[in-house]
This record gives sequence, C-alpha cells and structure tokens, in this order.
Amino acid sequence: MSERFDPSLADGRWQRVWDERQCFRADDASAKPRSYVLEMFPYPSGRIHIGHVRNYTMGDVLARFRRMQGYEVLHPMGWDAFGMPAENAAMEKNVHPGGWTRANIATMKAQLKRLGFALDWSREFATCDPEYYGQEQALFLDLYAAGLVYRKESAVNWDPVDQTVLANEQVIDGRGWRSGALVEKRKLSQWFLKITDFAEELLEGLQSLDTWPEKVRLMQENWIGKSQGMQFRFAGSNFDGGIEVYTTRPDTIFGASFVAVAAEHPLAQGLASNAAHAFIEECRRGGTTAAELETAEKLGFDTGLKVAHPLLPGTELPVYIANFVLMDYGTGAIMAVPGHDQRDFDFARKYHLPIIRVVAASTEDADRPFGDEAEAGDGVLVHSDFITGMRVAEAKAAVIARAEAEDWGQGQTVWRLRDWGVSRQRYWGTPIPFIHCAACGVVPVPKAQLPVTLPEDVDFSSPGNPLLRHPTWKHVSCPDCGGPATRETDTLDTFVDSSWYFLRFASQPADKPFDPAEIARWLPVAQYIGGIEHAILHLLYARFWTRALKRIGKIDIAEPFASLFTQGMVTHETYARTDPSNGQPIYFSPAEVARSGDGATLIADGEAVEIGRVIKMSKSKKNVVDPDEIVAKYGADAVRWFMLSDSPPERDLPWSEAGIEGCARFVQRLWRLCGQYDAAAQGENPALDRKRDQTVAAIAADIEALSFNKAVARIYELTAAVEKAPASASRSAAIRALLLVTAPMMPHLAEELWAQIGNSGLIAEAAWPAVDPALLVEDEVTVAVQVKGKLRDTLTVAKGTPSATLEALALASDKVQRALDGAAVKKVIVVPDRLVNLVA
RNA sequence: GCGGACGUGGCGGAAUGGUAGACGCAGGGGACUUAAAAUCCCUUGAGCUUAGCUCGUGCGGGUUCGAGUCCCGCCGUCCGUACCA
Repeated sequence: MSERFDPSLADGRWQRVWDERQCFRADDASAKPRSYVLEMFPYPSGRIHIGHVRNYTMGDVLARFRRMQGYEVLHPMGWDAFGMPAENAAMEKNVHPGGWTRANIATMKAQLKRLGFALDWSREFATCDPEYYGQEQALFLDLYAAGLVYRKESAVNWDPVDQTVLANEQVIDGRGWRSGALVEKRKLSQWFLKITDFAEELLEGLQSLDTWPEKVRLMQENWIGKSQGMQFRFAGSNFDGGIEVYTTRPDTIFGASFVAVAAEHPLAQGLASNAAHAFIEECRRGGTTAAELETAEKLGFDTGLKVAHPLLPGTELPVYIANFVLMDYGTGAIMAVPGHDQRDFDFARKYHLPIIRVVAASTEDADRPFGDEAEAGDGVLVHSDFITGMRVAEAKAAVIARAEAEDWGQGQTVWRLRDWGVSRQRYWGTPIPFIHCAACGVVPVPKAQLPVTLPEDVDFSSPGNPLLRHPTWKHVSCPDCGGPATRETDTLDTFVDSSWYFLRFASQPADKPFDPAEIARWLPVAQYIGGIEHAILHLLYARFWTRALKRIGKIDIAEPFASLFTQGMVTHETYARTDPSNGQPIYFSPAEVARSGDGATLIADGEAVEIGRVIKMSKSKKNVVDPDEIVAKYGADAVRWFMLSDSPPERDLPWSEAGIEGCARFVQRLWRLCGQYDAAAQGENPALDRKRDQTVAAIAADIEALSFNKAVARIYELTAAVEKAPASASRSAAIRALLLVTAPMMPHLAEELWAQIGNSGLIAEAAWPAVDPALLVEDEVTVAVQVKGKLRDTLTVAKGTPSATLEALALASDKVQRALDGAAVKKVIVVPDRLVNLVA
C-alpha cells in the first residue's frame, strides 16, 4: 500500500469500473423497492459551475445511500438544451446553436464524470433531441385536443432593432437589454396553456407537499393568489350603463365613498375631454419599477360621472380614474372604502372625499375618528344598515347573499395566476406543431408527421426569427385540405421542456412520450433537489403539466415531486483594490491572490488586496473557482467532501482554500488509518463497538434528513475514536463500517480501500451496515448536577440509576456542598439519566 | 409596505426545554526532522483577585427548578414580493 492516496489514478480507474459494470443502471424490472432521486438538470451553458457540483453531490450521496439500503434507485441526468444563450452564441460567434449546445454537453458530461456521480447515463437525453421534443409536440397536441391549449391575441414586448420578442426580465428601463432600443408593445397571436383551470388544485395540492420547504409553498401560494370577494355592478346615474367592480370587502359597502377605474378601463378610454386624455397619458408614463411604485403618489381624475349606491337609494358616488387601479386584475374598477383600505384612504385625503367608519372594535366605538391610517382589520360593522353589529366574516356573507338575491352582484373568486403564454419567436426551441391554412384555419400537425424538426440550415446573420425567413421550411400543404399552408414558426417556452423531463427519464419508448405503467413504477420523484430560483416558475409549471396529463388520462399521479429540497449557493470571498482613477473596485480572482491568516496579497506584486464580503460566485466579481481545476488539484472525493461539510445544505457554503485543503487532509487520514487494518486482529472493544453502531445509525438518520454536515462531523468523530483504539477485531470491524458509511460521500477512496482491505466486490454494491439495537443504548451516562440551575458537578453512573440514588450522590459531592454553602435544599428535580437540580 | 428566514467563539457551524460551543477551519505551544513538507501531541469563548470564580447564544422583558431553544416587544441582516381592491 502506497503512502498516499492518489486520486489522479484512482478516480478514473473506479469511474471506468462503475461504467463497465453498469453499476448505476436502474433496472425497470427490479423487484426491490424503488427510489427516484433527481437533481434539476443543467442548462448546457459551457462548463459546470461549482453550484452544480454541490447540487449533484447531495443527490449522489442520497442515491448511493438508498442503493446501499437495498432500493432500486433511478438517478438520471440530462440536458435542458434549448434556449436563448445558444442563439446568442450563434449570432456572436457564427456557430450553429445545435453544434454549440452539443459541444457544451460533451464538455460538461466529461466534467460530471470526473466527479464520480452514480448516474444512470443510459437514460441521458437532451431536450433538443428530436426524439424528445417530438414527443413533447405529441403531448402538446393531446392537451390541445383536450381544450387545455388555445390561441389568443396578447401584447408582447417587441424589440424593433433585434426584431424579437423580449421577456419582461429582458426589458430594462423600457429598453431591450441587448439592443438598447425602446421596446414597443405589440399584439401578437400567441399560444397559451390553461394553467388557470388548475389554479384551485395547484393551490390545494400544496397542502399535501408537506416535505417541501415552507418558503416555496408560500411563494407558490402567493403566485397563484386566490382572493375571494364579490363582483357587483354600480348603475350609472348620469350616464348609460354602469361599472362592474370587484371587492374582497363586500362588508364595507356602506363605507364606499367613490368608485375608481383604471386608466385603461373602457369607461376612461371613452371619455372625450382633453383633460381626461392628458391624465390617462400621465398614468401610462408612470414608471413601473419597484422604487417608483413605492414612492408613487395616488393620483386621480374626477370624470364627472356618478353612480348609484346599490344599497343606499338616492346616494350617488363620484367616479374617478385612479393611477393605482390595475386593469388586469379583477374588473379594472373598484369601490373605494377609505376608512378600511390604505390606498383609498390616501386618495380620499388628497381629494377631500368622505372617510366613513363602517368597522369598529365595538358598536360603542362607532364614531371614533380615524388616525393617520386606514383600519383594515377585523371588527364589528357599524353605520351599516342591516349588517350593523355583525362581525366582518358574517357581514361579507350577508352582503353577498343580498346582492345575489337582488341580482346586482355575486360572490366571486379572483386569481392572480394568468394562463401560461408559451409562444416564443425564436429558433432554438421546440417547434409548435400547427399549420396555418387560409381555408381551414389553424390545423394540428397529424401525429404521424411528428416530430416537426428544426431545419439545420439557418441564418443568424440578421435579426429576427430564422424560422420565419427560412426559404422553404414553413411552406407545407394543409393536412386537411391539401392546399398551400404555412407552419407555425413560434417555438415553445423552454419551461415546457423542463415540465415533463422527469417522466421521460423514467420511461422512454420510441413510439410515445412514456409508458404509463413504467411511470407508475418510478414516480413520483422521491427527492428532488435544486436551486430556490426555480421555486415558482419551473416547479409550478411541472406541477401543472403533471396534473394536466393526469386529467387527460395519460398518467395517474397528481404531484411529480414528493419531496423537494432547495440547496444554498456556493459563495466566496472577493478580493479587490480601488481604482484610483475612478474609485471603482478592481477585482482579482482567488488564483491571483495569496491568502494567509487574516490578510491577502496579490501574487503579482506582493502588495495587499482588500478582502471583501463573502458573496455568490460570479464572473464579474471574479470570485469563482473552476470545478475542473479543483478536482485536478485535490481529487473528486475531497471536493465532494467539502461540498457536504460544515454548512447545512440549505444555507450558503463559503468556499475556501483552507477548507478544501482540510478535506484533502482527511482523505489521506482515512487512507493511513486503513493502512493499519488487520483482518486477523483479535479481541473485543465494547466501547468502540458501541460507538461504531451509534455512529452508523446516526449517519443514516442524518442522510435521510439531508443533514450532510452532521453526518460528516460524525465520520470525523468515529475516525478519531478508531485511531485511538488499539488493534482488535472490534477496531477492524469499525474500519469496515467507517468505509461503508463514507462510501456515498467519497466513493473513489472508499472503493480503493475496500479493495485494499481484501473485499472482492465493489463497495458501490455493498449493503449499508446493520446495527445492533442493543448497542445503540448507552449503559453508562453522565448526569449533570446543578445547584439552582447552575452546573456544579457531573456524575458518571449506570444508566437507569434510581432518582433517590442520584440525589444522594449529588448531595455527597464536595463541589455541590461548597456551592450550597450550608443552605438547606428546598426542592430537588431529578431527570433520570440526565440531571439533578438542587434548589436551595 | 407586506410575507418569510436567520442572528451562537476569529470563521463555517453543533445542541428532543436539561453539562452551550460537537465537528471542521484558522490561531498558539510542543514533538519528529540537518531543514522543510507531511504527521503526531497539547491548547484555544471572555474576564478575574486563576486549586477556583464570574460573565457569556443580537437587545429588553416574561414563563420555568432550569431558556440558544417557549412567549411578548424591539434591533439588525438576507431572501421573496409588490398599488392584487
């Protein structure tokens, strides 16, 4: 056995062995219990990031652990391969998006392989494979047939220079992020998925996801945004027609003092006066950034129109156009109750409108004046005719009942969630499988003609969608009438691609998207791991897609991810100097800096650099480390070990050179320890046996809970205990156990040592060590002795020592007597096996 | 503004209401070595009148025999969100 473990030789050797023996191939026919462990698949941007390493290491530990526990594990990997960066690269570097993507996949796959992840590569696919996106087109057609896909005119952000549609995130201060051109609003006919049909069940389904982070569930809940209230009609009293408004507080209807409509509301748009037009224009110019909204003043315009209050005959309310009313929520018009809504309150103060109290703490408080704020809380209705004296909830129901009985309004649920627009005017995505025919309209591509593949010969030299200007691709004959027709040139949002990839991993027949029986065997995903940035869109879309497929009878599960875990980021110190010419920081990469103690110097000139905050790794701050470089320098296991150590997995992990060196040292420490392994050693060490089984059991619990940092600490403890113990059969057994529990985390080292100590099989295929339940219970315990709650002594006694004995032992202690200082003991609290507290 | 999470040594962090600081990093001292690396041993919350004692988990209260943990009120940091009627 050589003196040091050499990962540069061992890592590759074991990776090849695992590959050759197909150790991590999931067997569809297995009779074992199954476990599907999945990490969010990467976008092939070029190289893997340290964040991927952390994400995939966590999943890998869980997958390997489950395998050792006797599960048939599905742990696949693939590529979220469509998207804008490939097109941007095509435009900038004059390469084909497909070629660029494939090259990136090859690079990143090799990088992942060097980390030794226990992945079933036989199921690998990229979403840009026609075999995948063709099946996606088939599913899209199925959803269309079921009425869950439709087309409508919708406004988009149009960049007139790049000739492209921009996502909201790509519009910065009203200009295209790439071209800098002023963005226009354009109406385009776009494809939508009816996610709003599922709003209620997507919301209710969150209840069942009790192992999802509370934070994610809350974010989704807010995004879906259910609100219950009443929609009703104010009849115009000096104009024809009326105004439909929506409110969540029908109970406060007697406190309404005006009605407000959005600037885009048809009623506002229909006004003839120049002043009205000027005001509407002013509203449109108003900024929409968060900062602007926060300071935005409530502005209004009195239209001169009046409406009749439905419950107060003879009472008329003025109609304002207000800048705080949104056209795309509710009906775009509100009843304003200044006393009990802060916005209405601000507005009423400004325009000297009545502020009427209709909710108070009690009926005696009915005429208490308002302070500086509206009172939106619960209470008792006052000054409110037939609902006076009711509590808010009761009054809401009473007003709705009255409105429905008299037919001027009804209870109404309003959602914030909007239907999912999936059209993208881009090349590098899944072609939407429809054909436009002048005679037949919009016609689905017959399934037999799928996949509708992307043309290879595309031109990125001018802006706009290459599919639109391709000379031949879009020209086809109509599947219905055979006449000349054109293909849809929009492609699908890439979130569609990631909404069902987890199903395709579990089952990938050639002739259909998946086999329902195979899906039933593997799904739902037992543990899904990824970044918090996908808390809403990806996770909501995947949940929707799964439910939609269930509704149309394709699968039998409603929720795709039984358990979700969102891991923290990998962070790093920043190193910078201030540029004297402009006061801006100049950043240096960790490789350019020598770190020592609490300072750092630039290697190039030996002068000090400032150590900045520990923040997310980013290219602009240069605080990045490259996974390849650190794997080459320290070996895959040290890197994996670092990813699991110290920080709890949901929190940020600060990368440090000292930290990874500590991990590399531990790799060698285990290596040396196993060098002392003696298969023939005799003799027992009961204390070590106990420590071994307790540690094994605790680590299993820690991995189950994804508390990898705690599992790592326990491995350190067991290692120290084994190092101190003299040779014995117990010590040899402890070394074997140590290797087995370390194997999911440092598989190459464990594999190498497993073979060294004389095992013929692979540790990757070994079983998790069994523990003796009797050994998990301590036979000797340390009992704390307190005087008035302060620790004064400890006792080491047999477990189960009677309380009376403990009390006597405590009183016999010199330290206790000194602390009591002659005072009489008034009360004694004994917690068996834990503590004695003497109260003087 | 609203919602959420978090706040413990020099740092990352442990701790079913029961011995605060496990484990790692960094620091200090020593051993081995011609020397270095590697390794091993000891030590490391603060203070004090140092066989010991006092203080100590963001701040102020409270509940309890006992609070990092539970309750009330603040402060700070981070994340999400935004005029949603």
